[in-house]
Amino acid sequence: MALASENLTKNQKTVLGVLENSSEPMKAYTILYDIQKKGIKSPLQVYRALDKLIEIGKVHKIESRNSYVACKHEGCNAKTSTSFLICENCDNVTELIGYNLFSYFSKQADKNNFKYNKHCLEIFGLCENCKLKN
Amino acid sequence: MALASENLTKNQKTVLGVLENSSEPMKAYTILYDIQKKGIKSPLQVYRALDKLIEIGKVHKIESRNSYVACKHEGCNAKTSTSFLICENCDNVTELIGYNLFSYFSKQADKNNFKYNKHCLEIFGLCENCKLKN
DNA sequence: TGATGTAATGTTATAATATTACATTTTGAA
DNA sequence: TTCAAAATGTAATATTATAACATTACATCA
Repeated sequence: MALASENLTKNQKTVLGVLENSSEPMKAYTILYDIQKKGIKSPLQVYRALDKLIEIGKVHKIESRNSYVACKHEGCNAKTSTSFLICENCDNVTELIGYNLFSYFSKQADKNNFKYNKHCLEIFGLCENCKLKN
Repeated sequence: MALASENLTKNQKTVLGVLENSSEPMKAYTILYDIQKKGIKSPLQVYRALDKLIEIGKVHKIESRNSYVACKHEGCNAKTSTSFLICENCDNVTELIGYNLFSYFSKQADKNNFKYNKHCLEIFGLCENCKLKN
């Protein structure tokens, strides 16, 4: 089986490329403006590419900001669940990985007789750099 | 000092009332349609009321759904941070409370040299009722 | 070859969510 | 009472996302 990223279509590669070159999360319409010269003209083309990239785990959505980031982890398993540290000062985003979050949330859910399936977690504060400056 | 809810204005009380009577989170425009007979005519009136209600902790926003819920906890301290269990079957929402989440997330952030300030957590799965049915 | 199915694409229009700008009114504290 | 702050009303617009439908690309296999 080939890597999912090898099967990407032109539009998907273009959108992923823009996100990978960005140091911050990007909004769908910002992506669109950035790549109009590459033949992508409509929002839908961007959203469709994003949908697919999210589905295969190459991109994650940051719900509280309606923004999208490329995943830096090889073979990231966060296809459905995501956990981020988001700097309120510089908008830098770090993805939390690890199964401990999964098991912790499962336990929290159990206490409420709730069956855990997936989650999204967004933690806001100051990243290392901005902590020093402030 | 009076309870914050005693100081609510007419619009704020109207919006809060609709949310408190709903068994599910509501979207801003759904709220608007529901209360147009009560003299609220424009989206902005709803959004302003929501902003205030969120500020004082009587309402929380569910980021992943662009929806709003009335808080059921007397004197809820979740003015900034929120944690929810969201049923994917019936859309029922339960708020997680307790300081343990705060301390857990602070620790997770510390590991990444990140200064925790607040968070939003949304856990998806099946509520007790829907677990039994499925 | 060419018929067929499926996924992706292109394009236009529109839906859904949220904010800006500005004029006016209400409220409450000095 | 007066003044400033907060809340309101209204229209317009910005931002985010999807619906609808026609077309194209490409693999499969009879």
